[in-house]
Amino acid sequence: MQPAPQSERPDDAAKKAYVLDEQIGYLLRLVNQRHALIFQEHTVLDLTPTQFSAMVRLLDEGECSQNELGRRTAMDVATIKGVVDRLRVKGLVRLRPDPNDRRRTTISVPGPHEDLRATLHAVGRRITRQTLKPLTPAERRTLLRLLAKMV
Amino acid sequence: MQPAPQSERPDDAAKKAYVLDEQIGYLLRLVNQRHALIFQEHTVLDLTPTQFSAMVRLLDEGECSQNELGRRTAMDVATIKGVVDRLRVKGLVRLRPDPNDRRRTTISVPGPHEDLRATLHAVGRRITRQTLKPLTPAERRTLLRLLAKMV
DNA sequence: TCCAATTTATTTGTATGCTAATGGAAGGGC
DNA sequence: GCCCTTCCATTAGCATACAAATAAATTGGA
Repeated sequence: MQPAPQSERPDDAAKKAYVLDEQIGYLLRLVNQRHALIFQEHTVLDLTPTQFSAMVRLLDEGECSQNELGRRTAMDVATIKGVVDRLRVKGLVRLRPDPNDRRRTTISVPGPHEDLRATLHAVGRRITRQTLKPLTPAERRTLLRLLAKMV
Repeated sequence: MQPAPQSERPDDAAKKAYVLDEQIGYLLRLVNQRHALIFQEHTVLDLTPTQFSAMVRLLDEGECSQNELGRRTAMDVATIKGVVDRLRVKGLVRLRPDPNDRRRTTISVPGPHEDLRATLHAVGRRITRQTLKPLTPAERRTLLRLLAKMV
């Protein structure tokens, strides 16, 4: 009965319609969902994305305190604690008190690192490649550049 | 003491180094974190991003069953249930059994819609604008286009 | 040296977000 | 008309993620 409501609103010439599917936050959630699926298909040692990030940081940059690892991986202190706990249960990290600072717990990866490091890098490359598959090589570079600009 | 290890690896000419900060999954998490902060600063009615999406879908497309609302907002059945529960507690949605299908619960927004809808659209625009602020207008269009291509 | 501010780790509470399992209801094909 | 499949909603369990509060240890400045 009524005509389309937007034709009655005075701001129509100035504003485009608000379409949820075109909002950055909504799109980020959807792209994240797809990435999480791909990650799960390709991961090793049952690592989740955050666990994977923590392991890569430890292998690439060496052992550190729990809070420092949180900063290296952009995780809250409460979040990194849970991640480290689950890695410890899996036997992938070792915790020991810092002799120089009794507040700190040093997190390290036991055993030889090179094979594990190479494996994680290879898996990470595969996950990134699969996630970026819908884009052309030029688009991939553009997307990563623009995302990095927004952090 | 050892030379840089990458100079010993045979695949160095073919592969670039794996840098966590340049991986799509890691970047998506960081950008999401920033967006979540901005969202929290600007939101109304204490709506979270998913609650906001559900409300916008209901206001833009009308009432529907709980599972249907989940599909409209790309949420799992378990996730949309939690979201609807919290919206119900806030009094923002009403639940009633579907007389034609006893499996279904119809979710609707009580009261007049136009003001609430206009408010949510305005808030959503503000959040999107603030999130995309580091980019030029052309870059914003590009980013949204590439993200949409990846869903 | 001593006190205030900072840092570290932990805990609690809330909110996604997924898988998997369950039970009830509806629908389609025979 | 019956059965098999599908659909709907709920529940339990696991893993992020953040805020806020706490307690212990360290540090820096007066």
